[in-house]
Amino acid sequence: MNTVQGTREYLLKYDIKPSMQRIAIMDYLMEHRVHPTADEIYNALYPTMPTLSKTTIYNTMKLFSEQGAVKALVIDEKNVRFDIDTSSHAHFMCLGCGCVYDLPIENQEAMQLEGVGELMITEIHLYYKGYCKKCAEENRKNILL
Amino acid sequence: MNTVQGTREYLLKYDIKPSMQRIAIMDYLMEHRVHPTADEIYNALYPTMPTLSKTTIYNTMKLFSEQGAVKALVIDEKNVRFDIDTSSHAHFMCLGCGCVYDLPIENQEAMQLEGVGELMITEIHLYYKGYCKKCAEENRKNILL
DNA sequence: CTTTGTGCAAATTCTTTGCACCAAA
DNA sequence: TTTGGTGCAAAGAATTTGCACAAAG
Repeated sequence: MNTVQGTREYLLKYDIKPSMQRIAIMDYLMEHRVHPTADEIYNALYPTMPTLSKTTIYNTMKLFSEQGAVKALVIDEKNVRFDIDTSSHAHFMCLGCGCVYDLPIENQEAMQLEGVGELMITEIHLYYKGYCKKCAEENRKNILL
Repeated sequence: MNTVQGTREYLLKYDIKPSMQRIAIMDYLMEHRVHPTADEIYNALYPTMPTLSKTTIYNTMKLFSEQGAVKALVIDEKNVRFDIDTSSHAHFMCLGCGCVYDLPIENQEAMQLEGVGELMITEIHLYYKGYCKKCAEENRKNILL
């Protein structure tokens, strides 16, 4: 089956009416699992959809989040990122190039909190910051110069 | 010893020249461990320091972060928060009232990543979102109405 | 003096809102 | 024909920048 067909079904599963724009956006998220920002999604889709507006990206991401089809990622202080992988996993953000990777969580159960009966936990976020291999090497070079 | 005196020494420890503004801001952070935003710091200090500007808050927080005297907290998608507790601990943010609490980490060593030799990790952030006791109760009420 | 800190005003950037138009049921 | 989706233009909010003045050594 082609991607768009799978995307349509995925949207329906979350009670989201599959419009052209919504399919294109979700399709992009499914194929580019780099936790893009609204701006990155817009820039990627604009060439083939020149009538697309950023408002639609924001509207759509809000809808997707509310329906549980994507998760908003607050890591970067500049912009919110979006993740279609709604399963529990960690993230790594490179302070050099700004890219955000997925990381498997080793001890997932260790993250369960104890003694917080008072709190109603709905989301767990674990992320690491640092430098990816490439940026770490470039940093080293710059220091040597 | 009074707080301001301790604050001055704390700043010097991080190679930060203790100006009036910097002392006032650091002093506030030390006494109000609620991870305030720049705006909250400004509003708290403005009454007693009417010449204070938000630019100074931002300049100062940037300096403090660079010198390692505070940690920037990216949890809230609206604004960055600041934490003087630079030790490794988790945070909880209430989606109702927006408050951010500290949480002790149960299995701190469990957060160490394995198999990421390629990555240079400099920061670990763990946070939970949900509803605090008060907001959870109010939510329940609203649903019943 | 010379360096460093402060703060106003303006600029920038990300995101949201109001509103009109368009498309689908 | 009514509802919901799209997108322009403007508003809003958080943060940064340029610059001039003040303070400290």
